[in-house]
Amino acid sequence: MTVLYWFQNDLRLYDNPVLSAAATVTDDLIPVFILDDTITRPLGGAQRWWLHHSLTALINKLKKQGITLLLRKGNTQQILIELVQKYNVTAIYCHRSYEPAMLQYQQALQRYFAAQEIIMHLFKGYLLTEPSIVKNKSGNYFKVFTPYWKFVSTLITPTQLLPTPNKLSQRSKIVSESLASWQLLPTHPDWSHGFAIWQAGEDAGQQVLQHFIEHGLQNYAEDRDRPDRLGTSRLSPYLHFGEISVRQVWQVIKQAEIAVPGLQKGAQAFLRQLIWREFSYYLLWHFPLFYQKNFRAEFDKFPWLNNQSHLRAWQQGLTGYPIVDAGMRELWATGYLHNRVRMIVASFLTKHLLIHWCEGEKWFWDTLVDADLANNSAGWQWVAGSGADAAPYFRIFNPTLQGEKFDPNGEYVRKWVPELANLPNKYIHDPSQAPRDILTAAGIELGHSYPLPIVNHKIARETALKSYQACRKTNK
DNA sequence: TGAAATGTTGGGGCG
DNA sequence: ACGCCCCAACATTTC
Repeated sequence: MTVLYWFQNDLRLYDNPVLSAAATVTDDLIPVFILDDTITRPLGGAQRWWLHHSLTALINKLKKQGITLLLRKGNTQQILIELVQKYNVTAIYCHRSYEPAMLQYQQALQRYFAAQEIIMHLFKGYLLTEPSIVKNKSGNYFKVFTPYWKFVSTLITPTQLLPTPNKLSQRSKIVSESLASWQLLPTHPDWSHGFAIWQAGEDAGQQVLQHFIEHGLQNYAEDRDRPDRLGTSRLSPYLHFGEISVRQVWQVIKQAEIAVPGLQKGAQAFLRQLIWREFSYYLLWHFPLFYQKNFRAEFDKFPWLNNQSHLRAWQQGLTGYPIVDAGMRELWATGYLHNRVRMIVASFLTKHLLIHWCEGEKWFWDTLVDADLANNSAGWQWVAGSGADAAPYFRIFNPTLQGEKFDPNGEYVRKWVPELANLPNKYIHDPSQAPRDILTAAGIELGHSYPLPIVNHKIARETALKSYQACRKTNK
């Protein structure tokens, strides 16, 4: 019998329970990946780049076992029906999605095929916990992170990680589209040369995890806030595309925590971040329009501004606030942005420029290699103040102070805003306060070689606080 | 996973 | 010696 394995955001062979299950029931496995931009949001540009390289890695890995990955572009349902008929498929295996629209689509397919006596297996595995079963004591779903984290971390029990199946077998003759024909890589212009810091695919993901445990975990609790250091795990794109199993990440970090004294603090801080990912999906599950609708309805009244030139200055890293500009340029160049700086630039867009968080969310969606519907929405709503357990609206980052605190020597700014490189530390996070002779000595002419601040911090802060009054609940 | 405004305290300069 | 004031340095409150 022939079995279809439908690859989605699970582009790996190791610890892939669904693939392992499929492999045990068939000697004719057809792995398929379908590029379909109609079910959920179309992929952003950075994600398309990543996907190209991830699929390349997967294709090569499967090829070593004599397996061809079948690539198709178009309407998923039509393609699956066509493949089922063409190859006389008896069962379909795939991971269950936790994006509401995609899950509905999968379940509709499952019913369709069931009517034709073809079983479509939808396995869990993308998350550590099932969003539908996690409830607080009063039977409602959690809306505050800390109690969620406390509860959920007790639910996760270790399981045996599954080895890479090494006896995959394929008898059918596969006709696939070529990956190149999908044109996932940018050509004119090719903006991707800064993406060379990344290596997609599950082997690279394993190396990144290993490297993080050996070098990053110990000081993670402090260094994860330091954009001038390589303190974060950088696992997010691998987790998003399922190139690494979240179950593996959780267990390996847990093991390291127990085995090595001194890792507990770092390990706990990191596991907490993994649970933020769970929490994001959990919220999306219970609030399916999370990515476009304020979680807290009172924010529907917020008087957002629609200033296109401000939006463009933010996107291009030309706001006149060095830490913001450094972040936006890092994002554009590498498809990545340090988490602390994500918060700073997001706070700046929503609170200094008063631009709707959806604009920022869309920009991140297009530019991040780890763009993820649940995490991206949750992060933006958290910063904007409209989300669940969000930062209070009055928490407005002072970009200068944030820079001084988390990039104390200005190394991060100098890397990404080279025109400021010769400024002394004292002014690196606030060039507009530097005396004229110091600016001249550093080769800077504000307004020309580097912009003046597009808004004044003090005034912007006061305006934001006033604007937020509009969406405070009326009956206090 | 703030920052600014406001309040309090205590050491030291000074008349 | 004493009180007064100044003002860091912290602490608390407020947005």
